[in-house]
Amino acid sequence: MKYQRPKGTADILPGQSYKWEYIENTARKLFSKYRYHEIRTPMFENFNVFSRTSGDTSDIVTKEMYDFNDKGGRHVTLRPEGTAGVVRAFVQNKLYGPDTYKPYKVFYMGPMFRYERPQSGREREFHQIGVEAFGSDLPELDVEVIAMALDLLKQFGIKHVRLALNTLGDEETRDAYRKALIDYLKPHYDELSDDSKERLYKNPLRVLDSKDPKDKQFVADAPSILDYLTDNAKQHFDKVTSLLDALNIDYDIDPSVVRGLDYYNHTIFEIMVKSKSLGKGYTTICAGGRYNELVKQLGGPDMSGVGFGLGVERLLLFMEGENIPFPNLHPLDAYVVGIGDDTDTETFKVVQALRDAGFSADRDYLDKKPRGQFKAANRLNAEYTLTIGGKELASHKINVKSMASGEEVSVPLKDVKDNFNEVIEDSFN
RNA sequence: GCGACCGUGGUGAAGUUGGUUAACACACCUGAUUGUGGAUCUGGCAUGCGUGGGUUCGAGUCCCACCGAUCGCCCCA
Repeated sequence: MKYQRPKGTADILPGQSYKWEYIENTARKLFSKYRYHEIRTPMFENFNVFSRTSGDTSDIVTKEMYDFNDKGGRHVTLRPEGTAGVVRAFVQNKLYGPDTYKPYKVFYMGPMFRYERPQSGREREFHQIGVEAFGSDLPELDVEVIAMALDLLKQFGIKHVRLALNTLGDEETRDAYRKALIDYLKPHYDELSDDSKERLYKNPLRVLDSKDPKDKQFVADAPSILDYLTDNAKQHFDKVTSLLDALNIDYDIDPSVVRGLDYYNHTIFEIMVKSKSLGKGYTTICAGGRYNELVKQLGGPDMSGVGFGLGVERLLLFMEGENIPFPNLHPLDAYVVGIGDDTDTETFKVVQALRDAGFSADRDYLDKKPRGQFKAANRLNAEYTLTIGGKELASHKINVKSMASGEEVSVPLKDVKDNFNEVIEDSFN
């Protein structure tokens, strides 16, 4: 093979792209109901946009970024996630100003890039659908975002999910907890995994979601951040949980949920599903939380945000694994068969008239014989096959055949062009 | 970054200790049926076995490198 697509990328072909279209359409419709509007930001940003916000020690920044110097010597990065770029745009365009209504609610969908080894549910170019809402510190907004994420999965026909919830509290909480965690883990330093040894001082919270059995034995009895919440942080979190209760949304409070990006605080959550298609155990397909420092970090005012990101490839893998059906968005209403060269023009006119009237219609472009044209109609799953031959042409008629029943009627050509719906109604219902 | 496994037509694949014409099936095209689909039968359909080297009289089969797929770990959506 001479040319192959780059490692970790995918060609999404028509046999698959209709599913993407369905997912994107469904998401758009839902976001509209919650009054979130689309924002489109560049696929690449200055390196600093991500390195500053995601955390200099995070794996995403240190080893997974597609960064390079452009011809002008600018250090740029293909975006590894959606939030930082949106926040940058929010700040640069002064959307925090009084001209915009708060909370300022946006959504995005598009490709993200991470230099990793591809495997199930993970590509180097992958896609996320996400939302961000700025300008409200109230826990009510956290709940809206969580409820909307769950609503979205519900729209896709996904029944059983696990909502894992945690809080990182405010700065004071985090400092106190960080200290407590280090104090707890320090005596076991030699017994920790190499990764965790390194993380202990840089970012001890990450030790909590280690899957290494060596670490897990200590994590189980580690102090819980919930015991270190300041009054404010606790109040915020309690409000979130009580609102979730009021909305009949099930959740598990899971202190091991810490998130891979450093900009979160207060509420964080992951929505997980269990499926053989995504390996054993639960896999996170959607995750998010509140970030109160990010806007300020990128040069904006002290304004908070909350959002989530949904992995489209993982969602798709899960839905396919669970045999959740995707609607056929592009059925073929009519295939027009022309018999004999002199019908060619009229055939084209009928096809265009039907398209003009809002039907999907197609015809032969390979000079096939009638039999071949019917085979094509059958293969394309046409609902109706219309036939024009010499006889029909002379009498200004056309044959209309229902492919499902095999029933065929002869009707005036004009009727088909002017009101195909009525022809179908009268002939087949 | 580490590990495992794999790479033959449009697809699913066979290919025996390396041996000369790369099975079989599906799909597709064609004809039986010069104006009618989903059934049956006719005939057709890989100048090449991911790419590049090497070993050999001879390589799809052995060796090396590279590229890519799949699946773990790490990490993450």
